[in-house]
Amino acid sequence: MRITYKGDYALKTILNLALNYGGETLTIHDLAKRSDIPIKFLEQILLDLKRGGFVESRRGKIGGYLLAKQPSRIKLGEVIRFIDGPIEPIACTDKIYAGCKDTSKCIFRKIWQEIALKTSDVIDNITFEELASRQKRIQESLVYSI
Amino acid sequence: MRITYKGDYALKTILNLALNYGGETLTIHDLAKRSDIPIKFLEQILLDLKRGGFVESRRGKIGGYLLAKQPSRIKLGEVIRFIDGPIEPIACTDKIYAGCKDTSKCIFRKIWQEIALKTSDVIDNITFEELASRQKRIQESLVYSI
DNA sequence: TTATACTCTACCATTATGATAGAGATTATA
DNA sequence: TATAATCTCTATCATAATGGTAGAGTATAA
Repeated sequence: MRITYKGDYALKTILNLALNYGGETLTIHDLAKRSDIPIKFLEQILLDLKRGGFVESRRGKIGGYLLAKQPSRIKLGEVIRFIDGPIEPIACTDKIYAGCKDTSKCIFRKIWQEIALKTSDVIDNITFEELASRQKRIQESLVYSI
Repeated sequence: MRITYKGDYALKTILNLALNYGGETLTIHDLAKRSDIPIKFLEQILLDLKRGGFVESRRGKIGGYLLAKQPSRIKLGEVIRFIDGPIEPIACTDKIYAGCKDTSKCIFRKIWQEIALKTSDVIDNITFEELASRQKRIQESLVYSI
């Protein structure tokens, strides 16, 4: 698995929308500024996330973006897979990957599968509700420590 | 982490050399044929592996490659890191990665670290001795099952 | 001397990545 | 109804990584 900038931007944006859940919509401009993302790049990412069913949009003046589901219904892994593809370290099993003609003989394959499983354990067992909660706690602790 | 073709080729080659450990050298040509690797590409990979201290070479007629250490002294993770770089899913902590200016505030960072740790658990606790042994067992079981 | 290897550097094609550009569609509100 | 603020869509582009090819050079056993 490799998280690209696009994936990183998507995750940060969903997190911002989760932190704002229940409030007003956030504009692309606002979201871009909050996470320091090139605005035209974020436009495309948000359109992707919309097609993926993660966010909704409101057009026109007073428009903007909001989550399409509750933060508790969005798993980290879902977003990662949607934006950056499968989490396997190598696509042995993909038909695209010609390197392994006989996967049954490949001793490395079990290793990659084990890694994929452990990675899934992490990213498929945490939602954006939990992530938002963690984020709030960090921000509060920073405020108090000043 | 992403295993590239180059990494995949390197691992298969080291495995072949491990299976052959103690025997005669294997030529690039032979190694390429065994794992179906473009020969000129494998030449470069073997030179890399040599610089990395994983293999040794003998030049001239009757030349070829052999492991520079015992298979039990070569960890899977070492080769992966040497050829394909760090195993982290995203290089938050790298100075190259500008996306996270304040990593102390980033809740995703801990996730990536957890994944990296679990991945290390897998690849740094298995040597090519064990991998070669597994490979032998698979080949034997296939022979008997025919 | 020669055939068979490894060595080294350069080059190249394709794709993924990380954007940028600009025209268009929608909607609240003055 | 005009207009400003917003999202929408398609095209384009620069750079780097990846996967691979080419060819001349060096070493050595027989």
